[in-house]
Amino acid sequence: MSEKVRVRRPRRPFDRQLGVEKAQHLFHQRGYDGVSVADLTQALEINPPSLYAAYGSKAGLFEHALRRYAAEHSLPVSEIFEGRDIGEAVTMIFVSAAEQYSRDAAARGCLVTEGTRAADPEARAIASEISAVMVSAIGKEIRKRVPQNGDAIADAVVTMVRGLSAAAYTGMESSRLRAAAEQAAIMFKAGLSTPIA
Amino acid sequence: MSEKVRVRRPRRPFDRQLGVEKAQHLFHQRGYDGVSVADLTQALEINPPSLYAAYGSKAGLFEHALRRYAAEHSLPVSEIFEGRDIGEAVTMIFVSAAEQYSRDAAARGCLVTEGTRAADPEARAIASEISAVMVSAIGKEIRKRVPQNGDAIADAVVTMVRGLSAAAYTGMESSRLRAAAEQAAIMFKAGLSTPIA
DNA sequence: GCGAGATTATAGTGTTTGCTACAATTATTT
DNA sequence: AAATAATTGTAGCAAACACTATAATCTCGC
Repeated sequence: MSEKVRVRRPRRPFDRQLGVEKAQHLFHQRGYDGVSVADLTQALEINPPSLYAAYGSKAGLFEHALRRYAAEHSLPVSEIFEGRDIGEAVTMIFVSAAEQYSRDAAARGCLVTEGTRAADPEARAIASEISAVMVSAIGKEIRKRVPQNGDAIADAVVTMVRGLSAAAYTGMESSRLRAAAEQAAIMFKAGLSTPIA
Repeated sequence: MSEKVRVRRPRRPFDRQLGVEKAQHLFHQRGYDGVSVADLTQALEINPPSLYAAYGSKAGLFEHALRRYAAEHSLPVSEIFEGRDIGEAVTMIFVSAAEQYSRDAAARGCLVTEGTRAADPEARAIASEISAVMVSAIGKEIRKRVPQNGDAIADAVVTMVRGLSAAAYTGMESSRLRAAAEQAAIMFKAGLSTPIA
């Protein structure tokens, strides 16, 4: 009954979940097109074959990173809308988005939203698919509460959130972005309580 | 005997302005990172040395294209604000942006705004510089008319415009984008006529 | 007509891209 | 322990990338 002694070998084990996490941060910092496979293998401290065996392709790893990001950072839409006035819910969406998109100065904007602008068609398609889930979730909640002009209002809200991601991405400071989000929320609240002909 | 006879095709003159125009359309359709020098030389029907002699680099040609686009498609901000109520001016900005960004289904969004998301740092810097001009123009007009919260309101308006560009870029249909813009305008108008504590 | 300079096309440069064949090594099953 | 399967590192693939050295050809002043 000799005890097995684990000897460190040149071959290190490779944690795939940790790899996704590191890739997520890299993609968030520089965008899909700004990160090369060489960058990824260096950051994960692995060689290309390991990356392809684990994730299939660069786009495959991107998908894993996007899903991880969505699971971790997505706004809890139904929670936000539950037990809240629409105006308050929209305010919370804007402010939460502004805060989250500018929290890390090195990884600005929404990874998913900005991912939909990738030059690579495959990456763009994956990001668009995941983005659509969030967009439709917000749309559904709004339409539920405002049967009138619900579509247009939902689109306006989502478009504003997209703008917040874009503004954050291009470097708007956190406090300023938050102020813009709060101001937009004031506008939307006013508009929501003023029915139009 | 077996000397290779070089056959040269007749030289055509090369219109640099027309080249910029063609490049502008290509960049607008596929983004800076989505267009290669090979794509450009093929579209302009020239060879690489001609491109570099005329524009310096790919980024140089991009700058020419951006300036041409800005000169051609920029919203006439001061005109829009002149002799118009702020609410009307903001409405016009949103609606004009929505219409322009979705007019050509193959070249969606604002070339300058989307250019600020390029993976290439040089291209991004140029686009950001040109973008800043428009942004500050809108900000100045708004601050002139709304001394109170002018900065935040201006940022909110610009952020909404950015969102419209992003929405158009990701494929939102023209009529739907316009409806979202009009709805947002209603929100902003209501907010502007509701003084805040 | 003729030389000079500008502008073209040919045909590359070296680098980087995403990705893989292969064999050595590890882990698991028989 | 032997066989099998999984996963690694080495090394390098072809293609695409932005870009350029060189020489042929044009235009133009004289």
